[in-house]
Amino acid sequence: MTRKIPDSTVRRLSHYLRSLEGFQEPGGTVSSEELAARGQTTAAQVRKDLSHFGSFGKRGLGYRVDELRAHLRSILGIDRRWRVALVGAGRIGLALFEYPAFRARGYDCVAIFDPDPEKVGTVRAGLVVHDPSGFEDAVRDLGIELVILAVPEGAAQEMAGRAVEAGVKGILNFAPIRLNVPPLVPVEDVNLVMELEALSFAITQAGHEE
Amino acid sequence: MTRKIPDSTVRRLSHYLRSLEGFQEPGGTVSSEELAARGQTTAAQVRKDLSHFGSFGKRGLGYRVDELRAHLRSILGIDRRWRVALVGAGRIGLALFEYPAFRARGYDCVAIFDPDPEKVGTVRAGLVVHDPSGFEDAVRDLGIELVILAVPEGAAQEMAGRAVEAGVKGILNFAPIRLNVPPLVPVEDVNLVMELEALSFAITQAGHEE
DNA sequence: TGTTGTGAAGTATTTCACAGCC
DNA sequence: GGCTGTGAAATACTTCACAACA
Repeated sequence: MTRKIPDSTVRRLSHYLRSLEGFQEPGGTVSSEELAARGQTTAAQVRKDLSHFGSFGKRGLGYRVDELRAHLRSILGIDRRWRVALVGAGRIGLALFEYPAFRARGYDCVAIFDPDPEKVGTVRAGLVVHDPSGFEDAVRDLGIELVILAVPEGAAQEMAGRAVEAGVKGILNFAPIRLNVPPLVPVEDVNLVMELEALSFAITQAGHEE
Repeated sequence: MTRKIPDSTVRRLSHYLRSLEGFQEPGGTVSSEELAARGQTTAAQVRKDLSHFGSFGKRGLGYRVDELRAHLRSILGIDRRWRVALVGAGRIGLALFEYPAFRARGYDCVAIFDPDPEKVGTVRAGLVVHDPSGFEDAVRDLGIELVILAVPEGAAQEMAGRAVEAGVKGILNFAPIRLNVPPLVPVEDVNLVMELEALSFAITQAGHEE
């Protein structure tokens, strides 16, 4: 049904969904104009983004909030729950596991792995930390589909390979390297230092313009 | 000197710099081809990205590693140190403040603010947590230029406004809203749930292709 | 010879503008 | 009358291909 959807569109879809949370009247409607006002786009962009997936609006009226929300959730694949494991029980990963929106958006924390003997056996974010030796069994037994990879740079590629091999379907990677995985397994990279550098760049360049 | 540089280019520059860390021979050289192999691009893209800022290579030879590194650091604005405050002493912000690469890349943690009376006065990441009432004075007295905004959604806009008003030059925003700030103050958004949704989307859509 | 720097060509994404429908 | 859905136009970004040159 769908052709190739740009990454930028996906980010915006996620944003539209979040924007809809402002509207609580059950049968209310939004226009592309209103949706664009929140978010950082134009009405035309909103309509184009949505049009890749169907015709959800009514001409002259706009989009029904509840309907659009359901469509967006279905498009983004969060009209279901996802079973997620955290690999690397450091601060960032645990922060995500304890973040209320994480659960609220459809992601269930089902296991935590860390090789540190100080951490193995302790309880974090409500789960016992396990040694990674049991990782493959857990993926199978718990039906883990997503992995949050928050391990040191040196361990990331190995754990990513093991995850893919075990049948994990997607990886959220916090390590500052490009993981080498088969193209069928999507990887999203989060690189906080890179974001800071983009900031330094923007500030620095602002002085260089003529 | 420079025209408008796409965001994608900036991210890649940051990546090239990181890739150079693999090369330790002082006077060694890299070709655009080698740089492209790490990272996820083509040699032509590498050359084009760099060409926006000058001619750093030697035809027939490639780029001198140490020179290129210095140029990239200068372009990204990290050939200096930045004074950074954390607003919101939650797990994510503290994780970043304690992450070794944060300091190593030129960012100095100089203050932490949080309104929670349980946290005020305690020491986190080596700094005493202060109440946000003293924020403006601290920006002036400590020369704070960057703010890492890791507060709940409801408080983000207010603190962003105060930061801009106080003279902060850039904001790394973890709250899942678009901050309303003057266009001269760059904001980088980090939205972890959005990244997860991009992952769910990619996995879900993989089944829909014909 | 080997590899850069760069216009020109090719794609991808965004914006425009308006017909079509509520 | 108002607002969507969508081709066509405009703009942005990437890739090509080759002259320049160490």
